[in-house]
Amino acid sequence: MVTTRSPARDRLLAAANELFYAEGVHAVGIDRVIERAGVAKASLYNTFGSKDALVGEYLRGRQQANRERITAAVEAADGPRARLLAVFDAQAALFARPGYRGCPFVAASAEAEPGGTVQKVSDEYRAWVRALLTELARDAGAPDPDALARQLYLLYDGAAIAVRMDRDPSVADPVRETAALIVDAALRG
Amino acid sequence: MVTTRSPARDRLLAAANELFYAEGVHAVGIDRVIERAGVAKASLYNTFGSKDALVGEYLRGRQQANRERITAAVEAADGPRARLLAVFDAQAALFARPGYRGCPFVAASAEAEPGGTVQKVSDEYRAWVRALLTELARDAGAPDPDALARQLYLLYDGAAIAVRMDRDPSVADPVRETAALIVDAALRG
DNA sequence: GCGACAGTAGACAGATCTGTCCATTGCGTC
DNA sequence: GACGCAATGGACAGATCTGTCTACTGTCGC
Repeated sequence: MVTTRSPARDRLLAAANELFYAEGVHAVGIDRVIERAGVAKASLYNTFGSKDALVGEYLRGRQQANRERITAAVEAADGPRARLLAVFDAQAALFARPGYRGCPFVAASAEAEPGGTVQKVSDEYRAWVRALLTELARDAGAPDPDALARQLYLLYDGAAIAVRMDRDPSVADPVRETAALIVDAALRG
Repeated sequence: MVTTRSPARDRLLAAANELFYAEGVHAVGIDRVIERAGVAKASLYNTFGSKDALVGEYLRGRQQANRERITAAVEAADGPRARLLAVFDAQAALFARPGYRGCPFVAASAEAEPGGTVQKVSDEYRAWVRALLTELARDAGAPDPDALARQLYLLYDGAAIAVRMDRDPSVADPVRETAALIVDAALRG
């Protein structure tokens, strides 16, 4: 066994990633997913066990990709202030991608029941972002890193919603300006 | 006819308002709505014609209520700067209500198909809020009222999402602080 | 009393969804 | 060539959802 890497699983995840994100978790049935993946229904249930588990893996994949994207942007930035703002640069780059439709966790949560898999994975991601912002705020010398992180997170959320609801990715520029304004006000005071 | 005011219609709207908001449009079936309203299924279809139309009326009611709440807060405020910030006071008051679960338009849009009734009503509401913020920004003497309105709208959206996703209404305070920061920076420059 | 009418209760049709099951097929390993 | 195993294709069960339709009932103006 040279790690066959089960292409069925990969194709299912790719199909779920595209369809669930573009049309919503509820609106896309299992049949659509397996058709797009070119896979039998039994393969889906053998691999993941349930639709809910597939949704969870889809969101975990999104989370992982987002973390890597943001981390890379932060590490590429020079200096503590730039590292803090790099989170918004990463977000702006995301907005510019064709087919971006807002935060997948917000979208999935709107359809999910409280306490379920979706909420769990979403909470994980949100806690990670917030902890990262807090850490970067502390590194930048903010007097109250928690408060600054919270303000920046409001902006981060607002940007994702604006893109989704208004279907207008041009919001990225005001976002970065506002982020800089908030950061500089916190570092000054 | 002394305007019987068809109580069936009112009870249906009240039931839809509670259930759709608390659990989501997709998750709540027609049967749940008519059961809560204490009304026959035929009454629903005679009155509204379809579930989609009922959802539209539910959102229109939310829109109307929000407009009135915000308008009242703005009119009660003294001076142009306070009027601009009053929008966020109204939002904070909303957050403090028990059972608040974030913006109903964001929630409904996440489940709806593009171009449908939900998107239409949501777009109406968002355009109204943005126009209001722009007008208030102009009255306050902002050099670029559009830009200030856009920044404030980012904050407004972020606050609604944070409350929904983190289930934490205490975000209202940072929101108001940040709003004041943004407004003062714009009026100063 | 009576007709008009709004509303009720619930069966029913038709679609769609998740999840199960089974017989079959293709492929790599010995 | 034979075996094991993952994957296939599709029928099927069972639930649920929207929307229709019929027969019945209570009320109000005349």
